[in-house]
Order: sequence, then structure tokens, then C-alpha cells
Amino acid sequence: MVKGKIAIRKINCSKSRQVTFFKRRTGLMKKAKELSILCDAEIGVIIFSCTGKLYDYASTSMKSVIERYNKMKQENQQQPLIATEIQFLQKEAESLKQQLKCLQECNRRLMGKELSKLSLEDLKQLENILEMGLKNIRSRKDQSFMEEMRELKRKVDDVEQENVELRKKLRVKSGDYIEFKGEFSAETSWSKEMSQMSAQAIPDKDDIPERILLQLSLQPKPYLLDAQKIASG
Amino acid sequence: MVKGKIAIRKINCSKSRQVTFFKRRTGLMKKAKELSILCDAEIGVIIFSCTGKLYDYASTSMKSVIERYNKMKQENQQQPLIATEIQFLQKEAESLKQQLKCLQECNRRLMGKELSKLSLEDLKQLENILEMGLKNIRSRKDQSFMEEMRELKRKVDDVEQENVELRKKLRVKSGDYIEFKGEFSAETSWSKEMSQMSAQAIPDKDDIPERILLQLSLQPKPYLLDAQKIASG
DNA sequence: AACTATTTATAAGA
DNA sequence: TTCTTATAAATAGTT
Repeated sequence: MVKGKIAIRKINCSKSRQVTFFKRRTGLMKKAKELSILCDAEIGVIIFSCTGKLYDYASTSMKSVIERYNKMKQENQQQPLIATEIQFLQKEAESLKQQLKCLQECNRRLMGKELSKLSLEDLKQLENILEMGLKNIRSRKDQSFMEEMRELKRKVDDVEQENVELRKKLRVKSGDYIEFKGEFSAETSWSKEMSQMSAQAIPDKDDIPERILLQLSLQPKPYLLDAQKIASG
Repeated sequence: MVKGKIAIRKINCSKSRQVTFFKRRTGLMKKAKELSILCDAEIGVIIFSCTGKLYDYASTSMKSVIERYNKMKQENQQQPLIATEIQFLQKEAESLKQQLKCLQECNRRLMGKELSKLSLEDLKQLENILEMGLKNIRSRKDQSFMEEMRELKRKVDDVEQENVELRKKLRVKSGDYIEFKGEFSAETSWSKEMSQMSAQAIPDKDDIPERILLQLSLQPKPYLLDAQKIASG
């Protein structure tokens, strides 16, 4: 091949490929700039070298060029390419909101609110569900209570045992008789707990302590912001 | 100026601008293609003529080039340009799913399920909530029941009144005495309803009829499809 | 990076 | 748009 002419195929020699890349890249950018000026065109050129480095030129700004490009492609084709995913996500969010609404309604009814739309039959079923739920909860509560009692009783036994040991030691050391003023009884402790529970079993006030149930982060969030605004802003 | 050389400024003559645009555009595209082949570079060129027509070249695909460009710019700068909306929607969906999960848990607890994680204090509060809810529901049920009763009683009165009229007419026409074999009493009807209700008040089976509560469309939907796949597919 | 022999691009005219 | 041609510009290989 004569000097000055090469075949258009990948240059194997890394060194001369790099040199050629520099020369031609510079030339391409110059040509692009000239074209944009001479013919009043909006031009964007993006080049990634084989090593991954980015070189770019835009007569206006690359953002403007790419946006104009996407907009034009959308108009020509049937489907906005990027919008597909957005549409999908929007539908998902809508569906989730719907589910949330249903569950919230359901929840309120389980707490005895918003009953006006329910028929007599519905109310009966709701009552049954709550009665069964209450049965479970009371059973679980009793179980929980028994566990606490066992734990307390164990502690009491431990302490009493310790006292016996201490008394023994004192008698051995001083020969004195030590009298106890109070009696520490597990029975007394349990009864107290019992009476507390029954006293607060059915409070009259309407503001239910919903701590357990509603650890939900339901504070309003900017869901309804116009996403289009955000994208174009 | 000698033939074959021009100053780099906007060509005023529309005709020759058009010609130059064609020639140089073709040249630029050719150079871009050659560079991409010779130096194994990924290149994208976007040109809008002054009349707004789009011409583009990409060694791979323009989508790929633009995505790579945005990705690289993202790394350097702080914010992804187009991904903003998608990210926003993804966060929204995630938050909604979280809320849904919380509500579902709350709901199950209100129905007396999944109680193992609750403390004794939690269980007591849950019991209180359900008791108050039940009170409301029963009150509403009674109200609903009373309304139905009133309605029935009104109907009975109407029918009895009609019977009286009919008997009168018959006596006037034929002079016969007509005896009734049955007695239609509103009391009897109510009692029947009552006994039905108490009979089914606390069913033993575990599959609660959740019709009222769970009219929720909770069938699995393709939320977890990889959105990237959709976008690029 | 600079030089130079060539190729390539392109302005003007048709 | 396309062809021709004279000339400018780009660039491959070398220094």
C-alpha cells in the first residue's frame, strides 16, 4: 500500500492506533464545529475511545441535543422508549395505592369504625371475626402472663433462698436473731398485676392507643408531584 | 478569496448553505464511521439541520451511546438527568410496599393472628382496641337490626290492615264469617332472627369468612419484573 | 510534536 | 441532489 492511504479496518498496532485516534478525533471535532457554524446546525458528537475515555462536542449543549433527539424519536416512533418504564412504575404505584386504600378501610372496620356501609350480615361476620381474634389474643395474653409469673416466681425463690443463706451466715457469725419486718410474697405481686389489668380492660375514651398497630409511616409524602415537571426541570 | 476556500461563518445564501450542509454532513458521518472502525471507538453523532431535520450516526446504537454518556456524566456530576423520575417512582413504590406490609401485619394482628412478637402490654392494648371495636360493631348491628324490625313491623301492619279491609268487604258481600288458620306475628319473626344470630355468633372453624374485609385485589402482579429489561427490550 | 507525500474533502460551477 | 474539477484540508508514515 502506498504511503498516505490505509484500509479502513481496526489498527492493530496500539501505538499508531492511539496516534490516529488523536488526529482523526481532532479532525472530526473540527469538522463538526465548522459544519454547525457554516450551516447553522445543532450538532452533538460523543466519542468513547477504546480505553473508555469520553470526548464530546456539542454546538449548543449535549443536554439540549440529547433531549431534542429523544423528543424527535418519540414523535416518529409509536412508543416513547424511556416512558415505558415510567408508565410501568406509575401503574404499579397506582395499584399499590389502591391496595393500601382497601387495607386501610378494612383496618378501620376491624377497629369498629366506618361501619355505615355494612349490611347486617356483614356486621355479624365482622363481629365473629373480632370475637375469634379476641379469643386468640386473650389466650396469647394469658400465656404471656403465665410466663411472666413463672419468671417472677423464680426470682422470688432465688431471693428467698439467698435470704436463708444470709440468715444462716449471720446466726453463725454473731449468734443474734434477726427479725424480718416485711414479707415478700409472689402471690401478692400477681394479684396486684391482675387488678391493674382488669381495671384498664375497657377504657371509655375514644382515642385508642394505636401504638402497637400503627407503627406505619403514613405521613404524607410528595407522591402527587407532577413527575413530568421534575423530569423536564 | 481563492476558489476552494471559505471563511468559517454562517453561509448566507440559503441554496449554497444547503449544498454545503449535504456535502459536509456526508463527510462528517464518513469520518465518524472511519474513526470508530480504525480506532475501535464507540461514536455517536447527532445533527439537526437549520430546518430542524435530524441526521444521526452511531457506531453501536444511539441509545447505547447516550446511556453510556449519561452514566459517565452521572459519575462525575451529582445527579442523573433522565433517571430522576424513574428513581422517584421506584422510591415511591418501595415506600408503598412497605406501608402495605405494615398494614397487612396490623390487620392480621387485629384478627388475632401473628401475635408471637407482641409483649404483654401490646396484647392488652390490642385487646382493648378490639373490645371497643366490638362495642361499636354491636351497637351498629343492633341499630341495623332495629331498622329491619321496624320495616318488618310496618309491613305486618300494612298486611293486617289489608286483611281487615278484605274481611270487611267479604262480610258485606256474602255475609260469611271467615276464620284464619295461622297468625302472622312480628314477634315470632324477630325471635327467629334472634336465635339464628346467637346460634352462629361464635363459629368454631378457623377459616374466617373474610368477604367483607378482604375485597382487596391482592393477586400477584408483575411488580418484580426487571424494569431495565423492559426498557431495553 | 513536526514534516511531508499523498489522499481526501469540498467549493464552485454545471 | 449529483457530477466535475480545482484547490484546500486531512492525515499516514516518517523524523
